[in-house]
Amino acid sequence: MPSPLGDKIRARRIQLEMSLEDLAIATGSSKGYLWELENRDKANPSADKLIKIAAALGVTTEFILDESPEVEPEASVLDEAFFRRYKKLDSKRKDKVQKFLDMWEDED
Amino acid sequence: MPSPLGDKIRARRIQLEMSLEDLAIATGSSKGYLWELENRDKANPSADKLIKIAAALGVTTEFILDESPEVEPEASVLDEAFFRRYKKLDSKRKDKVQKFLDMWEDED
DNA sequence: TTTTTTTGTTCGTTATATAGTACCATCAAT
DNA sequence: ATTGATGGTACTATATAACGAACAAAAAAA
Repeated sequence: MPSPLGDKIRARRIQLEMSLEDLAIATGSSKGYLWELENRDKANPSADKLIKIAAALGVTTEFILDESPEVEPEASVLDEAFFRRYKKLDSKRKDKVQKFLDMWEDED
Repeated sequence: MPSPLGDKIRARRIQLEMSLEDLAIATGSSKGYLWELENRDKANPSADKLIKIAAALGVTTEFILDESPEVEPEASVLDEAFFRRYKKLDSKRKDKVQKFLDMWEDED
């Protein structure tokens, strides 16, 4: 009896071709616990774990917490997650990223 | 030493003119615990509590969890402009950009 | 003022989130 | 076939989220 929260974590993890151990390392958790989150019906992680898992999976915490069982994060959700990371970059790195966009937009 | 999470909860609660007990009732928690969330420096509520508190306060969980300091408006405008361009990229190029973020975030 | 009610604070206890270890299964390489 | 990785499952121990009840401040009523 997996929870929608667990289904989303597993689906996204597999989509990124990560093992439980990969995710455990990326999020500073034990893989045993991550397995429980994905497969046990009472999944109730702490804010701290939630934030780290969402970051490692490149999705928003909102997406993971949402009760509706859509396992495929719609593109907009992924974009928002990216944007939150982007905003934290220093300006030099932001410029680097923008250079890529300039280049790509010139291609077509 | 209140956490940003605690500050947001308290600010919003007072804005709605709710007492700790009001919020405790609305969210099915003890007011003692809610006080800890607002005033203790290590605030780490569970997903369950998070969802209920956000609902009672009429905000998103994302808002409560977001720890990033508010950015100055001038920069945010530029970021939004970038984001509009980013969203138009195909997924392969989006992945490429994200790889850079992965790398940079690992550096520090 | 004095009393009563409301709101906030503290703390010992309990429930449970999470780590840690060890156990199975699969598969690749020897 | 056997060994050694690798990924998943299960179980026990421990740290801590969360409660409940009592105490303190403040506010409001009297």
